[in-house]
Amino acid sequence: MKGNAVFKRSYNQCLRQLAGQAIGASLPSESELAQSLEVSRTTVRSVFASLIDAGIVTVAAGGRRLVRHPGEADYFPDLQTLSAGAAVARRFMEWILQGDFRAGQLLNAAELARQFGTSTTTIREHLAQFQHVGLLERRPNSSWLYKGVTPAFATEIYDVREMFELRSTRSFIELPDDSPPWRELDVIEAEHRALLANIDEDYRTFPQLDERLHRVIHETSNNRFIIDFYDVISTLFHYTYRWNRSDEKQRNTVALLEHLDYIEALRSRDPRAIDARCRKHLRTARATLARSIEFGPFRSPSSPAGVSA
Amino acid sequence: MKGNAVFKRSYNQCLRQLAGQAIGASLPSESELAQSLEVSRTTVRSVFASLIDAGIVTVAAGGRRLVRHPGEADYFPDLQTLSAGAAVARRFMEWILQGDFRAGQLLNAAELARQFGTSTTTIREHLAQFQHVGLLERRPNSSWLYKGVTPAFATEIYDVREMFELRSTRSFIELPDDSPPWRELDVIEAEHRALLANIDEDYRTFPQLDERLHRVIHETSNNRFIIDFYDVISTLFHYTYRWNRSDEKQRNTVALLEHLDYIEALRSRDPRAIDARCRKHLRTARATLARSIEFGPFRSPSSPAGVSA
DNA sequence: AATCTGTTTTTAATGTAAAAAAAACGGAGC
DNA sequence: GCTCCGTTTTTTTTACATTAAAAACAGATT
Repeated sequence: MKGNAVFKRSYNQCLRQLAGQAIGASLPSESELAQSLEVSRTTVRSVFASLIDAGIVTVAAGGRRLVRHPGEADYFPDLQTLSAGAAVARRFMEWILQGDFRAGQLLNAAELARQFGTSTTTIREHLAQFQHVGLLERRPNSSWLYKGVTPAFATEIYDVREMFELRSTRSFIELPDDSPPWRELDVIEAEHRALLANIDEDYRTFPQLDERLHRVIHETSNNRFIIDFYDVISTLFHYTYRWNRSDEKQRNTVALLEHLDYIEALRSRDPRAIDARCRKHLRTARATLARSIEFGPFRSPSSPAGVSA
Repeated sequence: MKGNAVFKRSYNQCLRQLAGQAIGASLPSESELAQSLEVSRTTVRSVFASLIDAGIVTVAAGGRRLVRHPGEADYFPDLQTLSAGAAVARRFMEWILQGDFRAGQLLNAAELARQFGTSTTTIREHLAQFQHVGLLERRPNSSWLYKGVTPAFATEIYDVREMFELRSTRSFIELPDDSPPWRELDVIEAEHRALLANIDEDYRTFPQLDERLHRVIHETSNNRFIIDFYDVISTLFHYTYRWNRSDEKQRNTVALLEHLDYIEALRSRDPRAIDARCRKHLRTARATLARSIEFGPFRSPSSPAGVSA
């Protein structure tokens, strides 16, 4: 009735840790591991029990010891390490990504539950979050309306993003040079230069760096609404990034250079310069999203999913 | 298993309509009434059935006819006309209002379900919306954290509100004089003047007028995020308004005058003037909220509700 | 005293079932 | 053709049950 995703995720994490240990090494205590995995000791205990069952660990005098290194087959599939709720959110975004829904389409919970292999309760509870992302509208005693990733959506989200990011830079430049966010900015800048030097191989790692830069700026706003909104943006980009892979290396290089300019402006602490560079970068990013939308999702060859219209 | 709040609400609405009719008047058709009450014909049918049961209506040749006027006792209590979900949201806000929760307190679903007289499913689904309002934080596999209506909260919400409202005025002044929002503004202004003339008796109706003015402005932004955020503000104010009733008439009069200045600035279409008046008004409103928070909720004489800490 | 682990108690996650409401169907009357 | 209304089918809402995970408790060992 309740998935055991927490257990499976912890089990996998534990296997990864053991993979790096020597045979015979002794394992950490239950509470220690619970803390490092950020789960309860109850979960750690079931993980240990399973590890012993699988013959990976024995309990000898003086504690548990590693018997053999885990193989590929010992891990749980990644898909099972998501809670039912998280899985629903992911699959919903992936359906959008693949163009399985059309803007204006009505979605019904029972059908989605069947398609996603969960219960309507889970669907209802977790689809609600996409109301705040602006992708769904719920009408009482009726179905959900999918509003679509449309050009209007891009405009609205970017208008707010620009307001929020410009505002955040203001609090950012108020902070002293040795505050954690500025330290983080130093690191981020260094990673930008490293990535630029290796752009041919590593250009695909850009999105993570992008996320880190913008997040560190937004977080200095100390405003829960601004930070929550960045979470929305971040989720959205995580998924839409894959829509348009043309010129990926080229686009990432441009963005990297814009980031460096933007960082330079931040260091100057000159609001005018910051606004200019920030706006310029966001304009580029907005255009990229707009083109992705135009380009559209990878329409799957199969017909649109069996969801009533 | 499912409350019949829709039915009860419709039944009451129908009674109100009948109260104004003459005995013997014929009722509208099922589909007609369904449309005007914005419910399904299925619900209308059960309403009609109950009306006949209650002896308020008979079915004669040529349609249903009113037999007697409904009395007070015929109506369902207002409280029962809210869906379980809406009731949870309302009671939650009222508990906050009464100071039953302290900032930083952990809330647990089972306990709240008992207190509110519903199931945990309903609690979980509807408490989620207060995450978006910034009042709750949910930690996976654990309880909810009530973050409190604190001075920080007021600052954060007003910072965003100001950005959004200033931005919205820009789209507002782009619209032609005869567009619906400007027409609505004319009406709102007239009502302001009417209320000012009658301030001694009617000062309590100010919040509705406030809501209408700010909403018509926000809505011209055509931005779902801005409009959603105004919904949050609006909900919050609806409840916090009652925290501090001192100087109510005085404060409302000041706000009315500020509104009129603000409207005048909008008519001038001069961005500088608009910003000044808008900022001034929002500063006043912000200070009012800040004072309400300081003043605090009406601490109920009973101990804080039985929710685990 | 502090940490470790075995056991018990609570609580959150989530599937299932039943009632309410919506939607669809279909015939009758105009 | 169109509206009206009785019936049937779907779908949403919500309570409840069950399992996973967390938290609390308690004895043991260092």
